[in-house]
Amino acid sequence: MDSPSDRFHQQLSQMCPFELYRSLPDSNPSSHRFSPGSLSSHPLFSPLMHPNSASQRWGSFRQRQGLFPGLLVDDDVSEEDVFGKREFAVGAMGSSQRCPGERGQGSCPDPGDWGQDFARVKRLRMDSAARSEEETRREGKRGRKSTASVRMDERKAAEQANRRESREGRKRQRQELKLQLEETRGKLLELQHKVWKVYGGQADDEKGGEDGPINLDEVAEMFSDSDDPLIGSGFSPPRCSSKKPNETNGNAGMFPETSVDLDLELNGDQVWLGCSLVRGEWESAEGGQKFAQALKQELANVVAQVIDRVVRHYAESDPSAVTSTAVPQETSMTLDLNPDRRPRIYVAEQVEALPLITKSPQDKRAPIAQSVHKDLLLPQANPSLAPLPQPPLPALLPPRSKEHFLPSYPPDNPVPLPLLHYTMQNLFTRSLSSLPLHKNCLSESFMDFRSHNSAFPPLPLLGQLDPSPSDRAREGGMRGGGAGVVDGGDAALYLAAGSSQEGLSPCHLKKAKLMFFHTRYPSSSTLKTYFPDVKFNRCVTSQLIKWFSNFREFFYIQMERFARQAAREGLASARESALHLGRDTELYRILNMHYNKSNDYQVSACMCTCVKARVVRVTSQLCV
DNA sequence: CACCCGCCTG
DNA sequence: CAGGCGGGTG
Repeated sequence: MDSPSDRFHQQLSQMCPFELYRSLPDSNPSSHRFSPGSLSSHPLFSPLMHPNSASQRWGSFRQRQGLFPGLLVDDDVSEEDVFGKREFAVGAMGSSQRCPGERGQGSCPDPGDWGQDFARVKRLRMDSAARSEEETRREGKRGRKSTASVRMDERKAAEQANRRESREGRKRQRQELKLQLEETRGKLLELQHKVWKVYGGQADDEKGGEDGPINLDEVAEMFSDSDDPLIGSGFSPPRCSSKKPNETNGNAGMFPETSVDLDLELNGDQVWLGCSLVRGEWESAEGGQKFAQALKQELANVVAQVIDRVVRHYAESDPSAVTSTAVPQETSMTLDLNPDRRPRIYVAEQVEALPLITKSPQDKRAPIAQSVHKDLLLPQANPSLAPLPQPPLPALLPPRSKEHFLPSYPPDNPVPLPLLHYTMQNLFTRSLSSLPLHKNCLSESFMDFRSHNSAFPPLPLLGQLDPSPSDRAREGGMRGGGAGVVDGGDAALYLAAGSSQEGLSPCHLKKAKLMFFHTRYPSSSTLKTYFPDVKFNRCVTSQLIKWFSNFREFFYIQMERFARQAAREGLASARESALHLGRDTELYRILNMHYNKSNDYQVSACMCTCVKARVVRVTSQLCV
């Protein structure tokens, strides 16, 4: 989905939060190809489909082939339209440098709002806690008072009145607390909604209008592959609000744990908010206290969980935001006590990705202070590598100004804080590190994507990771490439952190294929950024470029093939809604086979939508 | 001249 | 996927 995953260029984005959505106006492919600055401007979405400089080349490609003569400009414009405006409701046409941030007006909560929301919720939490404490103290006083009243008959009447009063007071307080809880719940839902809106909403909205042939079932199927919508497509709306209480015991949804609580209703004799009190029981004075306690606890828990989750999700999109705060780590340690709640994807990632980062299991929950030691394990601390720019110490929840991207991590496997420095590229790395072959192929230097400029594929586009055991087994047999290609499996063994390998491994080929879904025409600097573990020379660069040339060729050929077929079938004039591009289609199969052979990624719906949009256009052009 | 591209071929 | 080729560009 559209996630903020493409916000990588800090400075640009600080000036204009959605700068990254700006399409490249560059009309000079070669000038841009080697311009590092251009990397930051790549649109977030659909690397595969998006007309970064590729459009022109695609046009030239077609022109040379004589496939679609005279359609170059048109293609670019329309593609811009499709992927710039339709997909993101933005799109800088031509050289207009309009700040795409405009798009965020109204639909995208301002970072400031976020801070305010968090502050409000935090305040509510503190208020409720303080209130409950106060109430507890009062209750205690009352208790003492009532025992005294037993001894003093003359004060009985007054005491009874007092008790009535206090009962009413308790009632009032209960009401207040209830109201507060309701308010908080509303706030939480609002927060959830905002989270969803920010990280999944826009594309989802557009998807609704765009989907057409990618019917709901299909989309649902695609989504269903993801346990965590943020990890996966990111499109899924928060499910907790629509789930029934008895369905919320799983870990699905954006706020799995939260949803459990939030969906429990205040009705009937149901256990209320898990405090083991049923209605009526807490009507008594003792129950009231119990209720107040439970309410306090529950309220605090719910709020804490939601806040933590929001923070975590926030952190996932903005690692620098929490680099100096203990929030994610702390919450991970305090809240995620049940490992079973971890989504499946986390399990896969934990065994695959984390060992590369944290070598000792007990370190996973190490206090912050210990994270210093982990620096040694991080590329950042590698003396042979350029130091990672340290972001300024942010406030607890700074405005969404930093454009790094944090690899999401298992909730109960907090990453060491230095890892939070990882940028967007780390997301990609994380994805790759979950590939079956990463264990052998990803050195630490390999994971060191620290360039803040380069545009890495948005994870959501790549879709849901779902490496299967069979894939891993299969991966072992990946054949080696040409002359400069060394065996990927062994290569990493000789790759000390910070060292570069001379040749390109099958891992690099695979990575390049995935990379192709983001950049069809990578510049040499991009390549260097993407392959930090490769010692670049003329030969290696040429080979990589050749790879991409081959990728393009194959991709365009398939595109054209599919488009021609569709045209033959009379779909040319038909609206795009008539064009079906699901997982069962040939194009999908072929492309997936070629670029995602081991199904390292579940192709997200947006990918299909993007491909479809392009095919539709090509098809219609074919039939003109 | 170096570099990259698309295209063709194997 | 690589090699070779011709072409374009700076």
